Amino acid sequence: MVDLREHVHRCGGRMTAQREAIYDVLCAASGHPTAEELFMLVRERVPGISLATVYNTLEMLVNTGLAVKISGEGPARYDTMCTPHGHTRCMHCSTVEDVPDAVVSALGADLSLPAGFIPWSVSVEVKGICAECARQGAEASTDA
Amino acid sequence: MVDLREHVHRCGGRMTAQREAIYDVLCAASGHPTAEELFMLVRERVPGISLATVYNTLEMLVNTGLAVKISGEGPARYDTMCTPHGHTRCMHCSTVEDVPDAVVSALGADLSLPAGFIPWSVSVEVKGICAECARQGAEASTDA
DNA sequence: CTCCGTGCAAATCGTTTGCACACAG
DNA sequence: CTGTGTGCAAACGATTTGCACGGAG
Repeated sequence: MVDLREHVHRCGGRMTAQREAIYDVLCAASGHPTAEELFMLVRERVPGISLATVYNTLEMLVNTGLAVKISGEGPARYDTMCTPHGHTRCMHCSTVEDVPDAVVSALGADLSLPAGFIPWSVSVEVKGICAECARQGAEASTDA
Repeated sequence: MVDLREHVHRCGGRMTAQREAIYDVLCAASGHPTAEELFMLVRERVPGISLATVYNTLEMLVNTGLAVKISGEGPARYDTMCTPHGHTRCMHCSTVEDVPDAVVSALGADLSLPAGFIPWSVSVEVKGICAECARQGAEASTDA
C-alpha cells in the first residue's frame, strides 16, 4: 500500500478520484476480485464510474507494478500483494487464494529453461478444491 | 501418444475421423497450438470440419487426460505432453515452450497451502522473453 | 490552456450453445 | 435403430476501442 498520488505522478500520470477509489478497494478487498467485482464495489463510492475506467486503471496499476493480473479460466483476477507468491484456484467455486512461499521465488533458478530464454517472473498456480468446497462436498456425500 | 480409438471407447465415447485428425495434429504440432491454429491445420485434412468440433474434441481430450489446457493471456493453448512440466511464455511473441523438470512435480509438497485445500495439479509459468525475440531485440537496439 | 483520463456505446475476440442431421456402434 | 458427435450460426462473456467532454496539472 503506497501513496498512490505520488506513485502515479512519478509514472507521469494524473491522480483522479476514480483511481484512488479503485486502488483503495483493491487493497481492501479480501479475495482476488475480478474487474467486474471491483467495478461493483467501487460504484458504491464513485457512482458514475464506468467499467472501462476500472479496466484502464487496473492496466495502469499492473504496468507500474502496483498490482498483479492473475489470468486463467474465466475472468482475470487482480491482486495487490507484490512479493512473489503463488495462488491456489478452487476447481469448484473458482476462488483464488494466496500461497506466500519462498519456494516460489527460488523456483526460477532450479528450472531448466529453454536456451536463451530470459525469465521475468514466475507464477505458480495450484488447482484443487478449497477447504470450503471440500467440506460441502463431504456433507453432500454424507447426506446422499 | 495412445491408441485414440481404444481410449475413446474406454471413456464411453465414439471414434470419428475428426477426433482422430485433431489428436494427430495436436500430437504432431511443434508448439502449443490454440484452438484456432489447430482448426486451420486440421482443415487441411478434414476440410468440412467446424471450429466447434475442435473445441468439443479438445475439451474431451482434456477431460479424459490426453491433453492439457494452458490458459492465460489471450486464447488458450493445448498440449499433449502429460508428464508434469511447466511452461514459459514469451511476453513479446506469446510463444509457449515446455519446461520439463522434476522441480515442478516436487513443488506441491513444498508449498504452504491454505489449510484444508486439496491440491489437484500444479502449473508453473515463467514469463519472460524467448531466445528468438531477445535476439531480435538486441539487433534492433544495435541498429538504432 | 493542454492533454490525460473518463464515460458511453459499439466493436472485437475467444468460446459456448441450440438445433437438425449424420453416422458409429 | 439409437444416441452421440457434427456443422452451422447465433449467443455469450470478457475486454478493448473510438470518440467527445471534463478536470488535473
